[in-house]
Amino acid sequence: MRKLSANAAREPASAEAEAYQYLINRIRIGELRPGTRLRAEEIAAKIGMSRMPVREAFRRLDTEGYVTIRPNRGAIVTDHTFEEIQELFEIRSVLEGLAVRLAAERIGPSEIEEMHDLLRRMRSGQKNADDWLTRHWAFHEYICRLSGRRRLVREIERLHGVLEPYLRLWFFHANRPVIAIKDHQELLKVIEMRNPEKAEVAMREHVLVTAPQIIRFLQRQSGGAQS
Amino acid sequence: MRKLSANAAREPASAEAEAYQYLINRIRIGELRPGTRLRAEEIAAKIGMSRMPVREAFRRLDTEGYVTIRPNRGAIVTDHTFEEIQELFEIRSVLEGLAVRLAAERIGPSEIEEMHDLLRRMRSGQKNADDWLTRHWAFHEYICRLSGRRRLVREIERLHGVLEPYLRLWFFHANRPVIAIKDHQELLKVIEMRNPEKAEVAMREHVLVTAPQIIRFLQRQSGGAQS
DNA sequence: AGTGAAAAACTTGGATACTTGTATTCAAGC
DNA sequence: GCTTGAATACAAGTATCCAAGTTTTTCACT
Repeated sequence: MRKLSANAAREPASAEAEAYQYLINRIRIGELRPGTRLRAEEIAAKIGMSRMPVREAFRRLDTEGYVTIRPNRGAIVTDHTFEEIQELFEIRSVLEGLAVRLAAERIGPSEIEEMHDLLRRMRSGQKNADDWLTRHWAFHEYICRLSGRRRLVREIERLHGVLEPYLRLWFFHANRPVIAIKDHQELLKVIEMRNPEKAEVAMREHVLVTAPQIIRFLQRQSGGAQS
Repeated sequence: MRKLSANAAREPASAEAEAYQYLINRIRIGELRPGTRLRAEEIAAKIGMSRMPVREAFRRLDTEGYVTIRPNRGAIVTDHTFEEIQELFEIRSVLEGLAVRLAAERIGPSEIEEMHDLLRRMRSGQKNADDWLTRHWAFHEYICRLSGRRRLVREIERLHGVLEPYLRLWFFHANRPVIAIKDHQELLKVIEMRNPEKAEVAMREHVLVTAPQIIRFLQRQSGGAQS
């Protein structure tokens, strides 16, 4: 019965994996805000398992940066300082820079066509923040994957995931897509040139331009106090 | 009684932390070789605790790249493919590049003096591989810290830790220090110029030169088969 | 009424018990 | 003699239980 439903909605391999997915989804979509306390027992009850796998999920989320475990005082959704957010953008910028540099050497006409396609889809999904973020990430992810570096993609994905809640808050509030589309078009124009160095520089700048804007926004949000 | 012994040999905050330290130390010094099976119960017995905290340590080590958890089949010390090792060097090169770029803007005469000091200590510890690796990392770590970016330093530290066993194998076998010292001297000469862009380029190259050498060495070791 | 200590209530961390899945062994068939 | 399959042994995953630490409440005293 179990094995026969291979085409059904994939059920998680383990309870720990289920808890991990449950939590990471809710953190990334912003349902669990930074600073929220995570009581293992409560979550375990909600998804029908014991505390143990939830705790293990906490541990993984902690090392990935989504959650902060305070010894003997439980876990909270990580509330990053502005400095940390700045750093995360800086790190992402060099890693995505590396990814395009490697990608630029490998792309052909079909890959360029696909990138244009993803950009078009981005443009058409300007209505709500969720759609836009999904398509925006699809564009970036596609480019990163072209580098052919699995590990690198994984690291970038992780960083992006941690930043996503903040990006979402910003997009939801400021509705930036129009200008952002232009920025991506220019980026793509450089990538098309297939010049690794130029592509790298362009990507770095592209990733970094949003950082100060988001941080300023978050600072205003919190009244200038700590994030 | 517990709180009073603050100056005594720091005992780990939790059993999980102890298990983590125990494992990471043994992996990094090469006592636990890639591919070694890690039985939770066995390790738990050895350091006097139950399986649970050990399992949690596995989880953390897995996301950090030291250990690989295979569902229902236990944990092993990660046996990285050559491609992964290449990637790890590439990632480290851009991150350390970012670190020196930021550091170059902040250093003064005293920091430069300290770097020369660390380099001198490196030179004097050429006898055994352990010492050399420790001092080599001290040099790199000092530069990274000058960037003033905590998170960045943490990520670089992690990558370095994962690569350390392979670096150790290589050093132990090939005894490269003499040429490596020269390479570091040249790197330092560029950093002294306090030109962020040049420092970044130099560091990137510096980190990347060792990658193909180590990989070729590992390939010979394993008879050209997979790592 | 406000402050502070003590205790109760709650939460986390760790150990043990139990269930489920994987590896090994041995026998039967090809 | 090698492959295949069932039985058994073993290890991993999860649940429950107990101990230790933290937060909150209560109550006495200033």
